[in-house]
Amino acid sequence: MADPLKQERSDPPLPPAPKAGGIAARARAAAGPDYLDGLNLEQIEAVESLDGPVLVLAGAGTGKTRVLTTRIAHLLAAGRARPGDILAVTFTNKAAREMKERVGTMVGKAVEGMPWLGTFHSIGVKILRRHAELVGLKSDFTILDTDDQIRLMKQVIEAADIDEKRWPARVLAAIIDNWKNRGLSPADVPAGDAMSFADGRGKSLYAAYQERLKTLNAADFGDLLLENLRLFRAHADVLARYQERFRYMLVDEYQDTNVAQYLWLRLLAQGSKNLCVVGDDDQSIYGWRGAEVDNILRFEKDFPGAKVIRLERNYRSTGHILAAASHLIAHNEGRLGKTLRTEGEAGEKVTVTGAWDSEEEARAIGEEIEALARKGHKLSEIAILVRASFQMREFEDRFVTLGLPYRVIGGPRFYERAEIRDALAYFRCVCSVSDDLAFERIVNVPKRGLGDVALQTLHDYGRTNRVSLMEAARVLTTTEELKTKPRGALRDLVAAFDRWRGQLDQLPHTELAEIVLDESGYTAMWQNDRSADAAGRLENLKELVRSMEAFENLRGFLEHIALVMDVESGGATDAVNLMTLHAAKGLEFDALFLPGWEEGLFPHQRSLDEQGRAGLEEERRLAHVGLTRARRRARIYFSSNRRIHGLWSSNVPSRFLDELPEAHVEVREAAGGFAEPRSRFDAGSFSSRYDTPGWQRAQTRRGGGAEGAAGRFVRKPVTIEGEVVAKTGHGSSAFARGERVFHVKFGYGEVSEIDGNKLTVQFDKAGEKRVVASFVERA
DNA sequence: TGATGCTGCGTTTTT
DNA sequence: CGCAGCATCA
Repeated sequence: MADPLKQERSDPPLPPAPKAGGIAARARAAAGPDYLDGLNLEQIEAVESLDGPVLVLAGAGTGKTRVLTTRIAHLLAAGRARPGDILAVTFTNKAAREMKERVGTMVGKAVEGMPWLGTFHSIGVKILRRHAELVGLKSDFTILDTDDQIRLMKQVIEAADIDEKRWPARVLAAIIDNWKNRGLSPADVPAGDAMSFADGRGKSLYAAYQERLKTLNAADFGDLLLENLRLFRAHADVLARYQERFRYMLVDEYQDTNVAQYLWLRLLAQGSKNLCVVGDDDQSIYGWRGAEVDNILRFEKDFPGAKVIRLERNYRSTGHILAAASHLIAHNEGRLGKTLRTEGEAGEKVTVTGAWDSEEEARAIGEEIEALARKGHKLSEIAILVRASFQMREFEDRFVTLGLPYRVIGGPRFYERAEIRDALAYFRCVCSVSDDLAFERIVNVPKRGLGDVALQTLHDYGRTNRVSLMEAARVLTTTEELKTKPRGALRDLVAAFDRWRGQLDQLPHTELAEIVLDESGYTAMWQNDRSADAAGRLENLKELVRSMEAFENLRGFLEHIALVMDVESGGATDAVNLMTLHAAKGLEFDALFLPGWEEGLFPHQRSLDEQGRAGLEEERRLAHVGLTRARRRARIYFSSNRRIHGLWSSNVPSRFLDELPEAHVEVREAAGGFAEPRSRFDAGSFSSRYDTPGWQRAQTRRGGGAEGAAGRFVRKPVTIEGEVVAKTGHGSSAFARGERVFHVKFGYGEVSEIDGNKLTVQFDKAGEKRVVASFVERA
């Protein structure tokens, strides 16, 4: 390819430049283009500030995606740019997909997809494939997944004669990943860092690993960006062409960018300078995997003359929820600062409920969900967000018992399953004879009698003769080096691959895929497997082949898979959503349950130990992200007792609870009451912790028996900082239909329905409400 | 090569 | 406590 960029230059010519007076002015004069309808002033400003660097600080639920997509539509509609002139980067494929769709609906088929809208990685690959030879790769280089990466790392460590037991490959992989996130090539690794692995050999192992990647014609995820940096730095002409091409640049979730991504953007933005980044420093929750909040905090310094636009009007949550979230996050230092506001109703207060243990916590949440469901809430509009995935188990158990449909979001990924990776390895070998890692993976799967000895012989031959393993296998079937049995097996395998490769252009790729899986004996391997999950694996393989239909050929499919490790969720069923707080970012639900707000779990002890104040602040941002997922209801829980690693531990309510504003929070209590550390357990050195308001608050409500079986919701008066907010009830039987009652918040009313411990009351002023019996008293 | 038992570890995860 | 990964033995 003489000039890889040339072919794209066949875009239609730009329409004449708009006349002075500005697009915005003209647009408004003509009542404005309808894509601006319904945007608020700040949003419109963010859409129309096209020139120079722009930082859009978009708080949760302030219409961030809408601004981004409208801005793109505006660039196109106003004739500022052609689709190919715009670089729009996201982090996840999901975000890219959504943006593409939404731009599509706004601009219609005028945009035949935007070639440069995608994830950092997919755009990185696209650029890299065009100039691969300049960084020592061939344009058809393979992209390694984490699994390949670690296996390769193992080889490198063993080759360096280092004890892999003491210095595990996955640890080195993590370290190298980290360096790559920071934009560091082997030569750039600072001396201090290099000491961190195998007595200071980390740096040279990194270099060796990179060398192996080059001989394999492969790149790992980190390389996709790092090699771009190398390319741009070493070849000013190439960089200049992209700077010229990307006349407008947009970045989503800027607070999640790592150093390498920041450097990449900075190089590209030196051209047009029209870089618009959108993000929220209060939602930065990925510091532990290389994200630098600093990137967003420093934006104005990095890009002089940057315009900063704050989106502070929240369209998602009710007043109480928003106030709670804002008050909480205000405890962080080192933030750019935003004040979220809403013009919607105050809604229900955020509730905080204490439970005796995690089982009771799950039971209470299960009951509340059932109650919501009875009231006609859609289950898919309800979510439970946990800090750590082990918390999910309790809920799953409970929901199974209740027969309540649920789905886990996040979980183990489809493409990470062993059977899928095996199948993909077969396909990779068909497409590329030189994909050694793939070949290695499946050479003896299913078992073909090829053991360590045969594999070692292959490796040795391949290395000394500088040929791929497949080629080595081909040669070694004609020599005496291997025993007859493995030799025959290899001959069959190589012949099979030759045959399949010959069919690559003859047969539809889905058909070929089935043939490969059948003839290789892979399908049969699982059919003969009597273990419980074999059937599921076969089903997954079918699903894999089915998902290939959407692609033109095997190669296109593999490229997609390498970059897109997630699979479209079919989630059409109505089910409660269960996920981690991290997985919830970007989502929203009507009703939200937030269990496990205890010191040690949330904020997580490890975060505190390892990152100190920065760790605490990230945990707090996580709490903020959690709360702001809720549209109408947010219910927080904590358990006094929880079993962690098989041991029971009693816990103190999270400090985050103390950081919630009283006026927007209602404190409740589930069955069973509270741990009593001083008598039941030895509080010991923890006693200083009990000085917190949260603890004192808890103390006032302490009491009630353990295990909470029979006497549910029997309680002492509930107080917040001395103020009585609920009176002791006499249990569910205390009220009768038609009885007049009084509630501190809703005033006087009449009981119309009794459902166990919950009453439906027609309040004189507040209308119909469902309340817990113990929160009302006889009028 | 497969099965069994032992040790160690246990937050969050995209590409 | 429960699981994954590894080592050892048959």
